[in-house]
Amino acid sequence: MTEPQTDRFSYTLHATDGAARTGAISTPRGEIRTPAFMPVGTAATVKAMLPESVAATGADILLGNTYHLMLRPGAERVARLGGLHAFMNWSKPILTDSGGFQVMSLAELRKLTEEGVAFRSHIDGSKHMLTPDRSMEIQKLLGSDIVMAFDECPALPAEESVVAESMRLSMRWAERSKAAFGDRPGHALFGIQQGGVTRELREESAAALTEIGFDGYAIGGLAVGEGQAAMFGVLDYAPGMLPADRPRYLMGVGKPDDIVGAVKRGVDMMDCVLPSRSGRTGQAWTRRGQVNIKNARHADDPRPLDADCTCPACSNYSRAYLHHVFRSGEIIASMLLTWHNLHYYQELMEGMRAAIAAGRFAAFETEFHALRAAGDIDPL
RNA sequence: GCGGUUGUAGCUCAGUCGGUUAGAGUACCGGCCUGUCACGCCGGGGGUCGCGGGUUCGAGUCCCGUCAACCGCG
Repeated sequence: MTEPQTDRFSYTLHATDGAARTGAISTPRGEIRTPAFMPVGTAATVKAMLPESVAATGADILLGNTYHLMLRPGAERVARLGGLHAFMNWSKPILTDSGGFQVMSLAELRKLTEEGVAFRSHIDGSKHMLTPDRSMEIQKLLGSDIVMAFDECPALPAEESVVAESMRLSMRWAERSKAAFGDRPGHALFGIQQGGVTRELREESAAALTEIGFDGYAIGGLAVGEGQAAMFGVLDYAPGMLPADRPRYLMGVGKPDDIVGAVKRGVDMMDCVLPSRSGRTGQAWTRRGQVNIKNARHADDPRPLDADCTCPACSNYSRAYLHHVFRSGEIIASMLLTWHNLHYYQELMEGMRAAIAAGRFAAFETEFHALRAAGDIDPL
């Protein structure tokens, strides 16, 4: 399939099935099939993977991080070196997080004001200031295709008044982000809805963002401690509050069943460190459930991780080998399991896209859960 | 043969002046990971303190004997 070349950013909805949607985002750097899963490449690399391998798993787009890259190697340096795409050898689209989340979750001694956030680097303690304007500037220097508005993300559970105040600050920052972003054909700016698990606050946030007007809309502030039931509770209404003709991006989610549940409720894009991080810590995600490859029961198992999987780890190596290299701390262990996990995640997305296009998402979901519930990840 | 050093968890070791239920790292068994400080984090099982005797209210710790390993001297 040839990717439609365009010098503009646009979203086309191809089909819906219930609330679930499938479509495509066109960008000058290529098409993003939705629902899309974006592997996380925080520090200009998807850890343990070559960019061409990430592409081989079926990823159309990566996520990069303003916070990490501004601290090291520095946005201006990346710009001098030709931008993030050239720097990290990834020619497809890149979405960059704005830094707001990391400032709150990683930085020390942060001071939040109307202007922005002053904080100390987790790397060397140096002082920095991140504002909507600076975040937009950094993401422009990086050459990001999809720029995220600068926001604040409170951890849940939190007092509703705290969540409300935080959300309203994020909405003011969203307006400033939009002004600072300006007019950049071919590049997109996404606003981020906040409001915790309170419907009225989500409504207020969605209205504020829609008023400002963005190329896409993210649902932020979820998967931060509220649990799946509460998250799905919000997703039952939040996507519907956002413009239907723009992509909807659920930030930071999630486990396979979180993703299926989110797509079912109308989400088009997601990112999560889970497949890559789990890959480095011994947990494989498969259609039959999760496997901790470090467990002793795999030591003599000649079978592949998942006989139905076509990734390199499953095609060429046994569970016994994966177990061995993990136990031995060999780098290939992280490489193979990360590859498998990313492959599985992309296959899951492809399966959902096809199911939605065919109007059989419900059947897809039933089969997805049945296979996992069977619990026969270790059939003898 | 003589002298010395060391024997504590599978492994490498800590253990104060003799004083609660002998600890650590690692290994082993398992769990966790959600807009990545992360080849990480958390938990668990595991010891007749070489062996025998003695002193003491009480010994991993002090004394005697013995066995083993290592070093040195013959």
